[in-house]
Amino acid sequence: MDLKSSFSGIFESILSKEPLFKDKDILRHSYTPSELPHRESEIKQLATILAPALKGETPSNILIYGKNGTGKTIVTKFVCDLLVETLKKNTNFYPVTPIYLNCEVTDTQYRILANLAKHFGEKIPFTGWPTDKVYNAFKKSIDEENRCVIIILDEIDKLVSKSGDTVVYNLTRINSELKNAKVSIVGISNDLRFTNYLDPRVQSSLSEEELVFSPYNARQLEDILRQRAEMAFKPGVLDEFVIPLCAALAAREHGDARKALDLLRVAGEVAERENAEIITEKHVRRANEKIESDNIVEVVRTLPTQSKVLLYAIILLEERGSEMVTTGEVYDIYKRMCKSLSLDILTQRRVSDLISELDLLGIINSHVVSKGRYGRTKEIKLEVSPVGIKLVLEDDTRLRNLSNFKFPQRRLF
DNA sequence: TGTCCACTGGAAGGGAGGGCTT
DNA sequence: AAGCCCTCCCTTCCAGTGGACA
Repeated sequence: MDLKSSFSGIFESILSKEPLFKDKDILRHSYTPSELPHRESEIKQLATILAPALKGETPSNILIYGKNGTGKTIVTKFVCDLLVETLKKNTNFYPVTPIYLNCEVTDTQYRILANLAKHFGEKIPFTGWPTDKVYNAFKKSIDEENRCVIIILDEIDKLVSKSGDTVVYNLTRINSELKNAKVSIVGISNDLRFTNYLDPRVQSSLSEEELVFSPYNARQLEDILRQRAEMAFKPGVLDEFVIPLCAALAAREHGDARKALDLLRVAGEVAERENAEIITEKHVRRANEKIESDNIVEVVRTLPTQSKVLLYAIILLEERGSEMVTTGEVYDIYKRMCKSLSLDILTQRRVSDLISELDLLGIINSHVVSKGRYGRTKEIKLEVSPVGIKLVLEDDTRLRNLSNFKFPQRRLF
């Protein structure tokens, strides 16, 4: 029998399997449901603050705080959608234009202004213009009409930590330069302390109103999951313990609703792949492991080459039995590795920053310790299992030769 | 008590690479 | 083509530091 005929009908048989999902997209982050359980009071508060926009008044600027997956973004988008719908139904109201920007992606003054201006039809190159020119183009384009522009700066803390508060400062003061339009700002942050880094003037004008989103508890997460699961899955495919388990696991991670939804979705996918007819606790546990390892693998795979070499050096040092690895040791091995790969060698200062980045990504854990007479350094520890990560690193063609890297004979420490 | 180590981490600035304007 | 601008990645410089040791 030839190969092809042994696989004949493979697609038919895959597709003929009864799927467990009715609509998987309902479990994705991007989906905005028609109801947001346990966020009624936040919706009301935000709507109350933004409502004056419809009457042609400038709403107060708002800062929204809350950990990941507490519904900040979804509530803000939900309220803005409502605002726009209200506007469509009732033409007596003053026009309102909400603009959503994620500052993790749009993270410089230039890009923020260029993005805003593009919303009003301005053609702005992604680089090349002086920033004040972009600012003026934006100002001119919004001021052509009587309207209220609500600028939503999601992850505003990332913008401020990277590019300072100049854009925010300019945006909070733009109203005094506008004749027709009005601007108000909604800043969303998951770092409560980020206003400490702001100029006091920006701080006070940005946080005219503050909203804090507390984490969901396990019971609330269950409600959210039940609501979505009803729409996402076929009836009767969920074991009764699945939702409480997803909720409990996510509640442990500061009540992250996104995590809870991911768990449920991936558990469904795992079960489907196994041809199971019912999704059980076992699938949730497997989903939990899969999500964690997929995330790490993806992060490591997309690391710049230099960081990959650095990480490889840390792994080898740990494999050699060092409980704690220090910057100096890592830098020494890193230099040797770069030499053997004919890569440029970065300075220790730069490497120190790369180590901090790896820490931020959760791949390693580093903290500064003083060893007294023997100086101050970072102690570095891997946060992930070295075996899998090593394979991911060796998968990079530029690093492949490191698999037979020889440690220097001399003990380093 | 002072010294001194092995760094840390802030600041400033270089330069390459993207682009625009004149 | 020359002169700018913005961003990213990096180097150089250097003050600062916690705690072991003399």
